[in-house]
Amino acid sequence: MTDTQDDRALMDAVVQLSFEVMAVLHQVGAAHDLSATQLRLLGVLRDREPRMADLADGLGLDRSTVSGLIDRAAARGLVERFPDEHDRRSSRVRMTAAGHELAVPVAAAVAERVAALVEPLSRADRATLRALVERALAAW
Amino acid sequence: MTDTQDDRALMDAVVQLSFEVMAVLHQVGAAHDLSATQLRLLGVLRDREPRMADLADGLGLDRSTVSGLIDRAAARGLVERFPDEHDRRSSRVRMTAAGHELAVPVAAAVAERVAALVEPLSRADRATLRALVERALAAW
DNA sequence: AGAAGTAGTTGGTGATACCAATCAAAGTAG
DNA sequence: CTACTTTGATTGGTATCACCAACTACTTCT
Repeated sequence: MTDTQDDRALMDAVVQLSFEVMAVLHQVGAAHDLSATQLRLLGVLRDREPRMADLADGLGLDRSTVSGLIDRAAARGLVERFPDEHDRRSSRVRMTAAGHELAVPVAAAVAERVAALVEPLSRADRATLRALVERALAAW
Repeated sequence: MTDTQDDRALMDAVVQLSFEVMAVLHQVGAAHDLSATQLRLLGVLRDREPRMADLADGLGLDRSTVSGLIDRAAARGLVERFPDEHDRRSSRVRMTAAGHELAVPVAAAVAERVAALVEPLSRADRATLRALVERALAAW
Protein backbone atom coordinates (compact mmCIF):
# COMPACT_ATOMS: atom_id res chain seq x y z
CA MET A 1 0.00 0.00 0.00
CA THR A 2 1.28 3.43 -0.86
CA ASP A 3 0.61 6.57 1.10
CA THR A 4 -1.16 9.38 -0.72
CA GLN A 5 1.05 12.21 0.48
CA ASP A 6 4.16 10.26 -0.40
CA ASP A 7 2.71 9.59 -3.83
CA ARG A 8 2.19 13.28 -4.31
CA ALA A 9 5.68 14.28 -3.25
CA LEU A 10 7.24 11.56 -5.37
CA MET A 11 5.10 12.54 -8.32
CA ASP A 12 6.07 16.20 -7.95
CA ALA A 13 9.76 15.34 -7.79
CA VAL A 14 9.74 12.93 -10.71
CA VAL A 15 7.56 15.14 -12.91
CA GLN A 16 9.67 18.18 -12.20
CA LEU A 17 12.83 16.25 -12.98
CA SER A 18 11.30 15.09 -16.23
CA PHE A 19 10.49 18.63 -17.29
CA GLU A 20 14.06 19.67 -16.50
CA VAL A 21 15.41 16.82 -18.56
CA MET A 22 13.07 17.62 -21.45
CA ALA A 23 14.23 21.24 -21.30
CA VAL A 24 17.81 20.00 -21.58
CA LEU A 25 16.88 17.87 -24.58
CA HIS A 26 15.18 20.83 -26.20
CA GLN A 27 18.19 23.04 -25.67
CA VAL A 28 20.78 20.54 -26.80
CA GLY A 29 18.60 19.64 -29.76
CA ALA A 30 18.11 23.28 -30.70
CA ALA A 31 21.86 23.78 -30.68
CA HIS A 32 22.03 21.20 -33.47
CA ASP A 33 18.74 22.10 -35.14
CA LEU A 34 16.98 19.02 -33.83
CA SER A 35 13.70 18.66 -31.97
CA ALA A 36 13.44 16.53 -28.84
CA THR A 37 11.59 13.92 -30.87
CA GLN A 38 14.32 13.80 -33.49
CA LEU A 39 16.86 13.45 -30.70
CA ARG A 40 14.94 10.48 -29.42
CA LEU A 41 14.76 9.09 -32.92
CA LEU A 42 18.54 9.18 -33.26
CA GLY A 43 18.81 7.46 -29.89
CA VAL A 44 16.54 4.66 -30.97
CA LEU A 45 18.27 4.20 -34.33
CA ARG A 46 21.69 4.10 -32.77
CA ASP A 47 21.71 0.30 -32.70
CA ARG A 48 18.59 -0.68 -34.65
CA GLU A 49 17.21 -0.67 -38.18
CA PRO A 50 13.50 -1.09 -37.51
CA ARG A 51 10.50 -1.08 -39.78
CA MET A 52 8.28 1.99 -39.66
CA ALA A 53 5.61 0.20 -37.63
CA ASP A 54 8.14 -0.99 -35.05
CA LEU A 55 9.50 2.51 -34.79
CA ALA A 56 6.01 3.92 -34.26
CA ASP A 57 5.29 1.30 -31.59
CA GLY A 58 8.61 1.92 -29.89
CA LEU A 59 8.13 5.66 -29.81
CA GLY A 60 4.45 5.40 -28.92
CA LEU A 61 3.55 7.54 -31.93
CA ASP A 62 1.11 7.24 -34.77
CA ARG A 63 2.51 5.80 -37.97
CA SER A 64 1.68 8.91 -39.91
CA THR A 65 3.64 10.95 -37.38
CA VAL A 66 6.67 8.75 -37.87
CA SER A 67 6.31 9.03 -41.65
CA GLY A 68 6.71 12.78 -41.43
CA LEU A 69 9.49 12.50 -38.87
CA ILE A 70 11.50 10.23 -41.13
CA ASP A 71 10.73 12.39 -44.15
CA ARG A 72 12.30 15.40 -42.49
CA ALA A 73 15.25 13.49 -41.05
CA ALA A 74 15.88 11.87 -44.44
CA ALA A 75 15.67 15.23 -46.21
CA ARG A 76 18.54 16.28 -43.96
CA GLY A 77 20.49 13.18 -44.79
CA LEU A 78 20.44 11.85 -41.23
CA VAL A 79 18.52 8.64 -41.93
CA GLU A 80 17.46 6.62 -44.94
CA ARG A 81 14.72 4.17 -45.80
CA PHE A 82 15.49 0.81 -47.33
CA PRO A 83 13.25 -2.08 -48.34
CA ASP A 84 12.59 -5.03 -46.06
CA GLU A 85 13.76 -8.38 -47.40
CA HIS A 86 10.77 -10.41 -46.29
CA ASP A 87 7.85 -8.04 -46.72
CA ARG A 88 7.58 -5.78 -49.69
CA ARG A 89 5.09 -3.51 -47.94
CA SER A 90 7.60 -2.56 -45.28
CA SER A 91 10.19 0.18 -45.26
CA ARG A 92 12.99 -0.10 -42.80
CA VAL A 93 15.00 2.83 -41.48
CA ARG A 94 18.65 3.23 -40.61
CA MET A 95 20.92 6.09 -39.72
CA THR A 96 23.36 7.34 -42.31
CA ALA A 97 27.00 8.04 -41.57
CA ALA A 98 26.07 11.71 -41.23
CA GLY A 99 23.39 10.74 -38.72
CA HIS A 100 25.88 8.84 -36.61
CA GLU A 101 28.33 11.70 -36.80
CA LEU A 102 25.68 14.03 -35.47
CA ALA A 103 24.40 11.60 -32.83
CA VAL A 104 27.76 11.22 -31.12
CA PRO A 105 28.34 14.82 -30.01
CA VAL A 106 24.64 15.27 -29.25
CA ALA A 107 24.65 12.28 -26.91
CA ALA A 108 27.77 13.62 -25.26
CA ALA A 109 26.19 17.03 -24.76
CA VAL A 110 23.07 15.50 -23.25
CA ALA A 111 25.16 13.33 -20.93
CA GLU A 112 27.13 16.36 -19.84
CA ARG A 113 24.01 18.41 -19.13
CA VAL A 114 22.32 15.58 -17.26
CA ALA A 115 25.50 15.07 -15.28
CA ALA A 116 25.37 18.75 -14.35
CA LEU A 117 21.77 18.29 -13.24
CA VAL A 118 22.70 15.57 -10.74
CA GLU A 119 26.04 17.12 -9.90
CA PRO A 120 24.88 18.18 -6.42
CA LEU A 121 24.66 14.50 -5.51
CA SER A 122 27.69 12.58 -4.33
CA ARG A 123 29.17 9.90 -6.54
CA ALA A 124 27.63 7.20 -4.35
CA ASP A 125 24.22 8.89 -4.45
CA ARG A 126 24.37 9.12 -8.22
CA ALA A 127 25.10 5.41 -8.42
CA THR A 128 22.12 4.75 -6.15
CA LEU A 129 19.89 6.99 -8.26
CA ARG A 130 20.92 5.25 -11.42
CA ALA A 131 20.31 1.82 -9.89
CA LEU A 132 16.86 2.79 -8.63
CA VAL A 133 15.77 4.29 -11.93
CA GLU A 134 17.09 1.35 -13.90
CA ARG A 135 15.28 -1.05 -11.61
CA ALA A 136 12.00 0.83 -11.96
CA LEU A 137 12.31 0.93 -15.74
CA ALA A 138 13.30 -2.72 -16.04
CA ALA A 139 9.84 -3.78 -14.90
CA TRP A 140 8.08 -1.26 -17.19
CA MET B 1 35.36 14.00 -11.40
CA THR B 2 32.73 11.91 -13.07
CA ASP B 3 33.37 8.82 -15.09
CA THR B 4 32.25 8.87 -18.72
CA GLN B 5 30.61 5.43 -18.76
CA ASP B 6 28.74 6.20 -15.57
CA ASP B 7 27.58 9.48 -17.09
CA ARG B 8 26.25 7.58 -20.08
CA ALA B 9 24.38 5.00 -18.04
CA LEU B 10 22.92 7.62 -15.76
CA MET B 11 21.92 9.74 -18.74
CA ASP B 12 20.24 6.78 -20.43
CA ALA B 13 18.31 5.93 -17.27
CA VAL B 14 17.20 9.46 -16.49
CA VAL B 15 16.31 10.31 -20.09
CA GLN B 16 14.34 7.11 -20.51
CA LEU B 17 12.49 7.75 -17.27
CA SER B 18 11.67 11.25 -18.45
CA PHE B 19 10.21 9.99 -21.70
CA GLU B 20 8.09 7.49 -19.76
CA VAL B 21 6.84 10.25 -17.49
CA MET B 22 6.09 12.51 -20.44
CA ALA B 23 4.18 9.67 -22.05
CA VAL B 24 2.12 9.36 -18.88
CA LEU B 25 1.43 13.09 -18.92
CA HIS B 26 0.40 12.90 -22.55
CA GLN B 27 -1.96 10.03 -21.88
CA VAL B 28 -3.52 11.43 -18.75
CA GLY B 29 -3.84 14.79 -20.45
CA ALA B 30 -5.42 13.27 -23.54
CA ALA B 31 -8.00 11.55 -21.36
CA HIS B 32 -9.12 15.01 -20.26
CA ASP B 33 -8.47 16.78 -23.58
CA LEU B 34 -5.37 18.54 -22.29
CA SER B 35 -1.88 18.73 -23.74
CA ALA B 36 1.17 18.09 -21.58
CA THR B 37 1.87 21.81 -21.62
CA GLN B 38 -1.63 22.65 -20.43
CA LEU B 39 -1.22 20.05 -17.70
CA ARG B 40 1.91 21.81 -16.61
CA LEU B 41 0.12 25.12 -16.77
CA LEU B 42 -2.56 23.88 -14.38
CA GLY B 43 0.17 22.61 -12.08
CA VAL B 44 1.86 25.99 -11.99
CA LEU B 45 -1.39 27.89 -11.46
CA ARG B 46 -2.48 25.62 -8.64
CA ASP B 47 -1.12 28.00 -6.02
CA ARG B 48 -0.10 31.12 -7.99
CA GLU B 49 -1.66 33.99 -9.91
CA PRO B 50 1.30 35.17 -11.95
CA ARG B 51 1.64 37.80 -14.61
CA MET B 52 2.08 36.57 -18.16
CA ALA B 53 5.81 37.36 -18.16
CA ASP B 54 6.36 35.43 -14.92
CA LEU B 55 4.47 32.52 -16.35
CA ALA B 56 6.59 32.58 -19.51
CA ASP B 57 9.78 32.72 -17.46
CA GLY B 58 8.62 29.96 -15.15
CA LEU B 59 7.68 27.67 -18.02
CA GLY B 60 10.72 28.61 -20.08
CA LEU B 61 8.50 29.59 -23.00
CA ASP B 62 8.21 32.62 -25.22
CA ARG B 63 5.61 35.17 -24.18
CA SER B 64 3.72 34.78 -27.41
CA THR B 65 3.51 31.05 -26.78
CA VAL B 66 2.00 31.66 -23.37
CA SER B 67 -0.48 34.13 -24.86
CA GLY B 68 -1.88 31.42 -27.12
CA LEU B 69 -1.78 28.87 -24.32
CA ILE B 70 -3.84 31.09 -22.04
CA ASP B 71 -6.17 32.01 -24.91
CA ARG B 72 -7.08 28.38 -25.43
CA ALA B 73 -7.31 27.55 -21.73
CA ALA B 74 -9.49 30.63 -21.16
CA ALA B 75 -11.73 29.72 -24.10
CA ARG B 76 -12.40 26.48 -22.24
CA GLY B 77 -13.11 28.31 -19.05
CA LEU B 78 -10.19 26.79 -17.15
CA VAL B 79 -8.32 30.03 -16.46
CA GLU B 80 -9.01 33.73 -16.64
CA ARG B 81 -7.02 36.90 -17.06
CA PHE B 82 -7.39 39.78 -14.66
CA PRO B 83 -5.66 43.15 -14.46
CA ASP B 84 -2.66 43.74 -12.27
CA GLU B 85 -3.16 46.35 -9.56
CA HIS B 86 0.19 48.04 -9.89
CA ASP B 87 0.93 47.91 -13.59
CA ARG B 88 -1.73 48.54 -16.16
CA ARG B 89 0.32 46.86 -18.88
CA SER B 90 0.21 43.52 -17.09
CA SER B 91 -2.37 40.78 -17.20
CA ARG B 92 -2.35 38.26 -14.45
CA VAL B 93 -3.74 34.76 -14.74
CA ARG B 94 -5.63 32.57 -12.31
CA MET B 95 -7.47 29.29 -12.47
CA THR B 96 -11.23 29.33 -12.42
CA ALA B 97 -13.29 27.03 -10.23
CA ALA B 98 -13.74 24.81 -13.29
CA GLY B 99 -9.97 24.74 -13.70
CA HIS B 100 -9.44 23.61 -10.14
CA GLU B 101 -12.13 20.99 -10.50
CA LEU B 102 -10.33 19.60 -13.51
CA ALA B 103 -6.87 19.86 -11.95
CA VAL B 104 -7.71 17.71 -8.94
CA PRO B 105 -8.57 14.44 -10.69
CA VAL B 106 -5.84 15.02 -13.28
CA ALA B 107 -3.18 15.38 -10.56
CA ALA B 108 -4.54 12.26 -8.88
CA ALA B 109 -4.36 10.33 -12.15
CA VAL B 110 -0.78 11.44 -12.77
CA ALA B 111 0.21 10.52 -9.22
CA GLU B 112 -1.36 7.11 -9.64
CA ARG B 113 0.41 6.46 -12.93
CA VAL B 114 3.76 7.66 -11.62
CA ALA B 115 3.26 5.49 -8.56
CA ALA B 116 2.69 2.55 -10.88
CA LEU B 117 5.91 3.40 -12.67
CA VAL B 118 7.97 3.14 -9.47
CA GLU B 119 5.85 0.38 -8.03
CA PRO B 120 8.59 -2.26 -8.53
CA LEU B 121 10.66 -0.42 -5.93
CA SER B 122 10.23 -1.06 -2.24
CA ARG B 123 8.73 1.62 -0.03
CA ALA B 124 12.18 2.44 1.36
CA ASP B 125 13.68 2.65 -2.13
CA ARG B 126 10.92 4.99 -3.25
CA ALA B 127 11.65 7.26 -0.32
CA THR B 128 15.33 7.22 -1.25
CA LEU B 129 14.52 7.99 -4.89
CA ARG B 130 12.34 10.89 -3.88
CA ALA B 131 15.00 12.29 -1.55
CA LEU B 132 17.71 12.06 -4.21
CA VAL B 133 15.61 13.70 -6.91
CA GLU B 134 14.49 16.45 -4.57
CA ARG B 135 18.06 17.09 -3.55
CA ALA B 136 19.26 17.31 -7.14
CA LEU B 137 16.43 19.68 -8.06
CA ALA B 138 16.89 21.89 -5.02
CA ALA B 139 20.26 23.05 -6.37
CA TRP B 140 18.87 23.65 -9.89
C1' DA C 1 8.60 66.10 -21.48
C1' DG C 2 11.02 62.93 -24.35
C1' DA C 3 13.69 58.62 -24.78
C1' DA C 4 14.24 54.08 -23.55
C1' DG C 5 12.59 49.96 -21.73
C1' DT C 6 8.89 46.49 -20.43
C1' DA C 7 4.21 43.81 -20.84
C1' DG C 8 1.41 41.71 -23.82
C1' DT C 9 -0.72 40.61 -28.29
C1' DT C 10 -0.83 39.67 -33.29
C1' DG C 11 0.70 37.57 -37.57
C1' DG C 12 3.56 34.34 -39.87
C1' DT C 13 6.13 29.96 -40.09
C1' DG C 14 7.58 25.22 -39.14
C1' DA C 15 7.37 21.01 -36.40
C1' DT C 16 4.68 17.67 -33.97
C1' DA C 17 0.85 14.72 -33.60
C1' DC C 18 -3.63 13.02 -34.46
C1' DC C 19 -7.45 10.94 -37.48
C1' DA C 20 -9.55 9.28 -41.72
C1' DA C 21 -8.87 7.65 -46.13
C1' DT C 22 -6.17 5.30 -49.50
C1' DC C 23 -3.05 1.96 -51.85
C1' DA C 24 -0.15 -2.10 -52.04
C1' DA C 25 1.12 -6.39 -50.32
C1' DA C 26 0.25 -10.56 -47.28
C1' DG C 27 -2.40 -13.69 -45.10
C1' DT C 28 -6.78 -16.39 -44.60
C1' DA C 29 -10.96 -18.49 -46.06
C1' DG C 30 -13.99 -21.05 -48.86
C1' DC D 1 -7.40 -20.35 -56.85
C1' DT D 2 -10.18 -16.49 -56.00
C1' DA D 3 -12.33 -13.37 -52.50
C1' DC D 4 -12.11 -11.30 -47.94
C1' DT D 5 -9.52 -9.45 -44.37
C1' DT D 6 -5.61 -7.75 -42.21
C1' DT D 7 -1.33 -5.23 -42.15
C1' DG D 8 2.38 -1.57 -43.59
C1' DA D 9 2.95 2.82 -45.05
C1' DT D 10 1.73 7.22 -46.99
C1' DT D 11 -1.24 11.33 -47.94
C1' DG D 12 -4.32 15.11 -46.74
C1' DG D 13 -6.53 17.74 -43.29
C1' DT D 14 -6.63 19.86 -38.71
C1' DA D 15 -5.13 21.54 -34.05
C1' DT D 16 -1.54 22.58 -30.86
C1' DC D 17 2.86 24.16 -29.72
C1' DA D 18 6.72 27.14 -30.11
C1' DC D 19 9.49 30.49 -32.21
C1' DC D 20 10.53 35.30 -34.18
C1' DA D 21 9.47 39.96 -35.69
C1' DA D 22 6.54 43.73 -35.44
C1' DC D 23 3.36 46.49 -32.97
C1' DT D 24 0.61 48.96 -29.18
C1' DA D 25 0.19 50.49 -24.53
C1' DC D 26 2.10 51.65 -20.42
C1' DT D 27 6.28 52.65 -17.20
C1' DT D 28 10.52 54.27 -15.98
C1' DC D 29 14.60 56.89 -16.54
C1' DT D 30 17.06 61.06 -17.75
